[in-house]
Amino acid sequence: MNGTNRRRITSKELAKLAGVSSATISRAFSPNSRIGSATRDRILAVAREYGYQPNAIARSLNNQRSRLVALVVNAIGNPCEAEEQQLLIHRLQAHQLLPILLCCADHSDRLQLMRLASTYQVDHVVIFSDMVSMQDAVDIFHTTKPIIVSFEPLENEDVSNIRIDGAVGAGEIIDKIVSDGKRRFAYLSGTKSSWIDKLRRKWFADALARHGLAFEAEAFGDYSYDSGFKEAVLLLHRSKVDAVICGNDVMAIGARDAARRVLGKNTPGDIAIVGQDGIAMAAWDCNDLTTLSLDHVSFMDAVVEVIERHEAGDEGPHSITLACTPRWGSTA
Amino acid sequence: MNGTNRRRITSKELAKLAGVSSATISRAFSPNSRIGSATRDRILAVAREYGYQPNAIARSLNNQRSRLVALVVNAIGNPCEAEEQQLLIHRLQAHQLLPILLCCADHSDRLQLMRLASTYQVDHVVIFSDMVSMQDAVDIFHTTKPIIVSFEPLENEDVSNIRIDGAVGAGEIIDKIVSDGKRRFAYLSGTKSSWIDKLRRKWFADALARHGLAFEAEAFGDYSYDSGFKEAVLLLHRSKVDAVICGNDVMAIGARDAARRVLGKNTPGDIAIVGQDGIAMAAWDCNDLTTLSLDHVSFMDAVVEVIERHEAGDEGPHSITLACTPRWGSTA
DNA sequence: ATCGTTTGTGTAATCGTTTGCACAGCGATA
DNA sequence: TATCGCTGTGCAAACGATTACACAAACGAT
Repeated sequence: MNGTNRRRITSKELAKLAGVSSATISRAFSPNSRIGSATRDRILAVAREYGYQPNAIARSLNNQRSRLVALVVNAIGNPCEAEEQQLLIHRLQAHQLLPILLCCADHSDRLQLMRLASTYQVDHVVIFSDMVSMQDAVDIFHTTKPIIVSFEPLENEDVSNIRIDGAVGAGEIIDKIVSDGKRRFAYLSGTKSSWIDKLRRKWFADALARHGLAFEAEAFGDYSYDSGFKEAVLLLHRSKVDAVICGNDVMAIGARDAARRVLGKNTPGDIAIVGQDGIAMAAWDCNDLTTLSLDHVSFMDAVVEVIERHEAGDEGPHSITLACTPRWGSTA
Repeated sequence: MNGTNRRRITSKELAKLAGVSSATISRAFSPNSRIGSATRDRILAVAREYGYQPNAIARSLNNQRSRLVALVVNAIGNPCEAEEQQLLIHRLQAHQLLPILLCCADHSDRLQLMRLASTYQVDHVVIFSDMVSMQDAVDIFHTTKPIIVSFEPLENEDVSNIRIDGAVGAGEIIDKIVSDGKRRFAYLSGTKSSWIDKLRRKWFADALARHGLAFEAEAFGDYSYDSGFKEAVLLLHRSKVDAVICGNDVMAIGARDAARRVLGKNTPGDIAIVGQDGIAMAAWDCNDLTTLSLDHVSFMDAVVEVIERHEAGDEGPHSITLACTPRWGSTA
């Protein structure tokens, strides 16, 4: 009530005020506990009056459950991750779970940070970052089975994971581009070190192989627009490719801009450009990107489904596979 | 060490293993405590062997400091907020503070969520959302002085805030557009209910007034690309404006696309379009937006500066004002 | 040899909840 | 009336750390 009150009132103090014991206070706030409904109502009224709320830290210590979830991501800056995170956070909130966001560019910082979060006894861990090795994750959160978002079957069988498979969708996209007459393909990677990126590349490489083709040129960026732009300029200057598959949508937009602005080439006529992720921006009129898209809603539904099962005590491990589908735009 | 170990070891157990008391274990992990360096080294070695880390929940309960920070935002989906959040989270991590992200579309959910976070005894609260009334914030986090990001001097003098002022920058932009010969202005609002949006509009309205002009048309969106596109179509059909000031950059891009695609009008010749925020995307070649831009780095530096002072025990209130500056693109 | 100071360690209280156990009251059943 | 079961409440022990206090040992100075 009184906003200038500095200290928070405790259950013991409230107990005195309500003329009951602190145990009864606790029961008034626990849904299925043996307590007279008159007592409960009275306690809740007094609690409201004095602004009492049970201390979640103390409760967590007692319960051995913090209702905190650690989310390990590379960067919120990437619109794909931002869209997914927002969906996930909303869903977590519906379960009264609070997200702690760990986002980090540097690798050793990331491990440090994961260790820090693990001291908060998080109930769940979701790892979106392909920069974290599964062994590190399991070691650091050794009391919490992590949920890994991966792109291939995991070697460690004891970890729940969401697997994303774009092989079929990539095939459809390659088929279309080849049937449009393109033959000379390049792959513009998101990063050099990420195994996710290697796998994404493989989906397309395999599809090309079925047409007797292979990537003629390669380049490495960092998933950013600027790197997409810059690497595309270099790439298109040094080799005469007529189709570029990019590691994500943002880089694809950069590459498209580079082709148009620096090389004077238009899509899809002069050159085909393909993204990956299916971010909202890809569908904007100014972009209208052809991209290998993942449905973020079902993706996050899957993550939450695994969390729900873990909450219910069934630690699995659970594994869910999702397929990517093409979004057809005017760039390929 | 052993990744399959289910339960976490406690300081008391480690004490037994190391042949000391649990108090000594605690001291081994506290930087400035009286402990023999030989003992500390031995304890740290044993701790590493058994994978012991002090339990942050228990420590928080004892310390009365959780090292958690609640960030209240509207939506991560907005690239502006995403860029800012990422900067802020990185800086928090350097201070060993962990962010809890509260993001919510619905208003009552938001209050509910803020109440939930407050039970975790967060050490700091940063409110980015213009949908939260300051009184609600102060009431809910009554033991933690919140930091409010605002666009005008606060009526409640007891709250630290970061104030953002774009009056001068908006004036420069209007001057330029008027000197280019435009006279008929529209304002495309981000939301109907937000006081931030009203203030942003006022910066431009005041600047127009100095030229003896006023907004001829208004429309309301929801800060999204789609709403920018749709409202711009309606707006441009019903009135003959030659300049549109938008509530944020994303809507401006939508409006630009609408003008170009549906109305066949080009920027800046046929129509001037201006955004607000200064997100990275505004500078992309395909957008090259003229926008009233806020330097996100100094913005987040300011937030962290206030947090640092609060950490140091000086609860202020502190107030920092930042100015917006134009980014000149090819849309106005 | 004595005193004072410093250093290192243990004991026990504390932080604010939750929950198993005990028990009192009370209505129903035999 | 004695017994049983059920309900509502209090007592006290966790949960896992931190820290004020006490004290013993070590050391230097007199």
